[in-house]
Amino acid sequence: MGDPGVTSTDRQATARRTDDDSARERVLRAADRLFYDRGVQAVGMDELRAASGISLKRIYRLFASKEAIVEEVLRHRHELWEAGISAAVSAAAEPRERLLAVYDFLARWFDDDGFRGCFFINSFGELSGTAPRVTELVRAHKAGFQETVARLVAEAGGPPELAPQLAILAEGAQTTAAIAGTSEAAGQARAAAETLIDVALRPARNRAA
Amino acid sequence: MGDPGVTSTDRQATARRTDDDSARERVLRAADRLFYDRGVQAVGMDELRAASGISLKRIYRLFASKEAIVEEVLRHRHELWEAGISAAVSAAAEPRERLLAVYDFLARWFDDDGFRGCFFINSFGELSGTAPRVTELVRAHKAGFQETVARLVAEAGGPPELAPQLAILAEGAQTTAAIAGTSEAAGQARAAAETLIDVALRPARNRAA
DNA sequence: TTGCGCGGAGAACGTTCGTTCTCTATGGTA
DNA sequence: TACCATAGAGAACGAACGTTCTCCGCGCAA
Repeated sequence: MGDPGVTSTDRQATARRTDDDSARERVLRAADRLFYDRGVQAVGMDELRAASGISLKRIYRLFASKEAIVEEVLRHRHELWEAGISAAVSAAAEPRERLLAVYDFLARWFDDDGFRGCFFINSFGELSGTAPRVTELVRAHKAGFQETVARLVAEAGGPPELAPQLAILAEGAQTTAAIAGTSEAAGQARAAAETLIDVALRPARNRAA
Repeated sequence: MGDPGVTSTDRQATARRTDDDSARERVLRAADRLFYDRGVQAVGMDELRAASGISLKRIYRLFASKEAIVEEVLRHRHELWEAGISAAVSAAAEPRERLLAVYDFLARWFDDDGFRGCFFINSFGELSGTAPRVTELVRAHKAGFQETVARLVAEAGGPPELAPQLAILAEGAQTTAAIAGTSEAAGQARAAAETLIDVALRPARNRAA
């Protein structure tokens, strides 16, 4: 090529790097689906190899261990979640609607085919007793959501106590929808959130007992 | 003894039955603690044998399989839960306080040493992908709780929509407390429940936007 | 064309799992 | 005392796990 500094071995290294990137992505995509659908421990590495089309040798050159793959999947899901929430919130202009957009986002998610609850909650139940790093990632993910809600509440001029209440509604909707196998919990949580928001944003005289 | 109809083999059978009962109980108690603390799949049958003091041979005469033990533990936890909720609710007289007693019950539970979330939610996350009977038991347990709340709401004269909202708050508090490792979610859920109850029981003019 | 290094497929390894079986001892019954 | 059913301890089993290794073939440099 035109660049005299780029040697043949450089070009090889670059090609390998992009190959590795796409292989990583294929492994992570397959792991995400398998782990989410059936649980981490129920999926063997050989099944992950078959689903991803990447040989075991290569998988273990790309990742240190199965647990490292689990952690990477959690990180990826975290980014997807943050992006999804952010997009849903951005679509609304009024502060109150921006808060409620969280529950509309949940409703669309619950209606997905193959929805099986929150992967973080599921992983916590399965692995928190034996995998401290997983526990840490789950905790960080949920703490991040609490912060997001707290920021939205502050922007709406609501009191700080409102934020954890709205977050708890979202968490409860996720487990309720997953276990019941229906999506109605999203609307129920949304209705409760409306009430809580309206009461919190109303003058104090209406809040007293 | 005095009863001429009681033969020697009858007496043997009776003795065996009570021995079996206490052995079953020991296995179930050990299984409950181990499965809850570390997850079902992380605990081997040999560890259950060591913790219960019952030989593997006897365990497998008392239970058909490891999964049968898991199901029995879930059934036992379900009874404990119903009894606990029932006792907490009974301690209050006013309909509103009876509803809020649910969250006080949660608060005491969250403060227990070794609290690690709801065993049903955890088991769902770990096993629902592979064990349909477990999924069924978890679903039945949560449906029972929804019914309990619905009954309390009806007794308080609240509208039917209030019940799932309060149930979702309880579910969310459980996962939030488990993952965060703190018990404050119980109080936050209780505060939200107070607001929702008060609004629902107040004349309609205050509920409109 | 001849080496050479990296690739993939999948066999193999050592563990560990859930479950069953063997062996020995023991306690009650005739 | 002799017998028999049952108990417990734990070895053994086949399967499956996560991880590593062996083998073979392809593609590039000279």
